[in-house]
Amino acid sequence: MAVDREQVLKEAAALLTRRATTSMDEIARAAGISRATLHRHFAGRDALIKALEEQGIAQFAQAIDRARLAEGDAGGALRRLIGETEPVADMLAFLSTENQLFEGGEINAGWLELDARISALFRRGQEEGDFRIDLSPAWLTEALYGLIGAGAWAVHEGRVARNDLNHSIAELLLGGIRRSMEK
Amino acid sequence: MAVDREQVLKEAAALLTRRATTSMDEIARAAGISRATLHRHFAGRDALIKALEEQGIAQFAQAIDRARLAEGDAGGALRRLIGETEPVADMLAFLSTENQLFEGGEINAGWLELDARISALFRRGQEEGDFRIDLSPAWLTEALYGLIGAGAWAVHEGRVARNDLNHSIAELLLGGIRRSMEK
DNA sequence: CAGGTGTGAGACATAGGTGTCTCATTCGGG
DNA sequence: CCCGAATGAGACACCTATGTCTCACACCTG
Repeated sequence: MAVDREQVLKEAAALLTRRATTSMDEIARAAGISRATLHRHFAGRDALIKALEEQGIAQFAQAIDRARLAEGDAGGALRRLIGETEPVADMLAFLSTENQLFEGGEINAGWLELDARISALFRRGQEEGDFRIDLSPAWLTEALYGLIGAGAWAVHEGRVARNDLNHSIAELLLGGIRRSMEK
Repeated sequence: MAVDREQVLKEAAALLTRRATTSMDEIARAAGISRATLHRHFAGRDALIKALEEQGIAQFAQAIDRARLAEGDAGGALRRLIGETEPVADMLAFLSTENQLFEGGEINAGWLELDARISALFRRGQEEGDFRIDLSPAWLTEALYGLIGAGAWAVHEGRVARNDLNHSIAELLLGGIRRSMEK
């Protein structure tokens, strides 16, 4: 009876990721509740988006925690990060898209912190001599988001098998396309 | 006096890439014309989007032509492609996003053809031994779009210098993050 | 069984965008 | 210079989504 808030947000993320203009009515029906009930739990569309952001950021933060970015070599940490991120890839794609269209508004502070944590991983890899230094940590962070988003989309479209996703992202990011001698 | 159709579409692409719900009025003002004039040149919002798609696909096709994907080694061809694509990166980002939200509808045939041409380049690189074979051409194609989109966004946000963009994308894609011995 | 709670269905006014129209103005060519 | 074509400004009706409200119903509890 009691509405499953988590489930509603999950459905909302799935719909809003694919089409930013999805109406409250469509979200409600997808979640199996009435529009009135949706409004009882979320004051309005803005409140729903905000709750979605906060949940997404929290989930991403937990994924980063689990990846233990400070431990071991940076390459291994990056692999762990990609692996832990996979379950929340859809949410992450929604988040990074959402941040883009927040042109004028202030970007969520929590998001900036996560950004910094990812960026620090790349910087560590450079300082330890594992990562090349001609690509800035900021760019690598954006590239990671881009690849995660592209991967989520590719899986959704059936272009990439879900089982291959982590390998596809991690290998491309770490080793690049070019066939390497040292493999 | 005569409205510069190219310029209008360019402005529209820039706005719509950032916010899919940008109103006709905002697009008109950004292009420096009145809403009435905008409607005189494009029957409606749908027609504008369609014209945008067609122009974007045409521009992207020309970029692919100029890159001469069949000539030389695949790596060099990929670098040329990224270089030629740079001026239309915003448009390309809009296109790939647009294709994503065309859930039910049929995807533009021209787009599929361009997809196939990019994919063929990656396949050629694999067959010639230049590219690794554990990443599918389809995934590499999606990854390329994702990185181009991420790059356009990063430049827009000031995270990456415009002059570094081509290098950042090409090097990451070809060589990956990991510091390589063979460099 | 009675009362409280949460929900679905629907009505309602409102806001905002859309598409069409009219009219005055401006620009450029003949 | 004058006329026509193109444009800008604004009015207008229409549509869709939103947010709020009311009412009836189901369920659970005491």
